[in-house]
Amino acid sequence: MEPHHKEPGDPAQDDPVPGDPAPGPTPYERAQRKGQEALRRALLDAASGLLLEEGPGALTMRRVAGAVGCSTTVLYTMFGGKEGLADALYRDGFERLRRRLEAVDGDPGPQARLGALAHAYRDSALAERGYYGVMFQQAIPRFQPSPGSLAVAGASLEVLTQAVGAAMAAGVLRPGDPRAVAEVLWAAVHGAVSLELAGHFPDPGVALDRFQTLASAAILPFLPEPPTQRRR
Amino acid sequence: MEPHHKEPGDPAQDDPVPGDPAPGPTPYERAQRKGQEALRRALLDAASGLLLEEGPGALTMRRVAGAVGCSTTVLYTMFGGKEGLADALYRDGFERLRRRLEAVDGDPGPQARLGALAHAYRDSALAERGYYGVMFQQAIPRFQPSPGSLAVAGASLEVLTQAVGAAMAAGVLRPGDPRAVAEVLWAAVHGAVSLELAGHFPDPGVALDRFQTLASAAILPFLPEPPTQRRR
DNA sequence: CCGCCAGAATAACGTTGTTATTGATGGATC
DNA sequence: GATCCATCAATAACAACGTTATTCTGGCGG
Repeated sequence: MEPHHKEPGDPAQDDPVPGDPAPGPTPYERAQRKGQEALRRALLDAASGLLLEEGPGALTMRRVAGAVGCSTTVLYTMFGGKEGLADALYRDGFERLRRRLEAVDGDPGPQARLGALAHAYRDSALAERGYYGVMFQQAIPRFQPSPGSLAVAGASLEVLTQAVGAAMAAGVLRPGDPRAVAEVLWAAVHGAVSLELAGHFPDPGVALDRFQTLASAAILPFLPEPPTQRRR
Repeated sequence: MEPHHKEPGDPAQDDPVPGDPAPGPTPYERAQRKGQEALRRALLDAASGLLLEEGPGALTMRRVAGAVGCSTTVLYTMFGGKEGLADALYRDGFERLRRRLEAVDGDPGPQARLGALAHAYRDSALAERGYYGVMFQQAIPRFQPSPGSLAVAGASLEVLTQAVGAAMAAGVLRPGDPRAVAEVLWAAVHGAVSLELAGHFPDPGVALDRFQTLASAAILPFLPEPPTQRRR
């Protein structure tokens, strides 16, 4: 008796005819889904606008519904609740991050590209604080990303992983697991940005310095010819 | 006509007799304050229990008041609102962190002490997730720490700064600004812990590996005799 | 002993997420 | 083509939340 809201990768789990082979979605379903997808996009755009302009605190079911001119019932049939809406925004936020990272060109070589990706990460977080709050701080009280959304989030780091792989292929980094290196770099830039956004580096110059210092340090263990690596 | 709630370092800003010299708090006020301070401690303990056992979502004015057996009015006269309560918990959380960091002994030398402090930071975050949510994620929707509380938070890192200073004095680290080095180390361990708590490192072994790798890397730029430091 | 007042209990208000109820709309069936 | 039915949306309600206006109480000065 659970209110079955539409899930993206869940095609017709309750088909009306049990013995039907069900060869994909009916054209009717396809048309209907098109409309639903447009509606979904409109709802997500409205929520995104609220999130970017007024922050996560303004993300209210009534306000989102009012922004698109419908009732809150639509939000519940579409997303199943505020957690579902937050989950969609979570995915959307990592999608935005991925696009920003992909927009970084790798002209000046693999090493400079890693630095540029790091700065793109910081710029993204500073520019879209609302999304950052949904993605990393739990700005929506009861929300925690579903495992699938967590996987989507990790996939957004694929561009960083590939850049690390390219750097390894170019001999700029020592051969190894690109994913592991990318995760360490991610943690480094994320930590610096997180403390900056939390207000612990009020001076932007200081924040940038800490960011660059840490980002530069994070790749040191992966450079070739490790110079007198010490145990701690 | 703002509701003047009690602030810790604000002794009697509205003295009843304007022409009075007011040589400190009256004994009556002192006794009353003693009672108020005990009440404040009880309220904070109740809030802390809710926070640690059920998470920030259970931090409700009514629940906190119910846990100590009083009405919500007491919370408003004491803290001025939920933001004030969150601010007190914020300070309390950094106080707890400071105590945990001070509990690490520096027997095996300054360098091992830095590693032990890093692990203590991680252990603290993993053990008291509720406080971590209040301190770094904004788990309480409308709350943002006051400048004074931010300063208290930074002061909790003093133990790390002093450990860095000791390492510099011992020649383990290159001479420099201990505070800057401590902030970089803080950002490193915080980033790894933040991603772990967000669920991006589901395997605890992987999480520990990323943490150690990044923590070790973060001090590399500050070691003496920088080996072929490269620009990025 | 009376009057007074700081502070707490009670109950209310507005807002939030959520849902039960009702109403409309559009294809399926005879 | 008319009727039935299923699905979705609008309305309004409910519970819980933060907050506050109102009422009550308990201890002090006169």
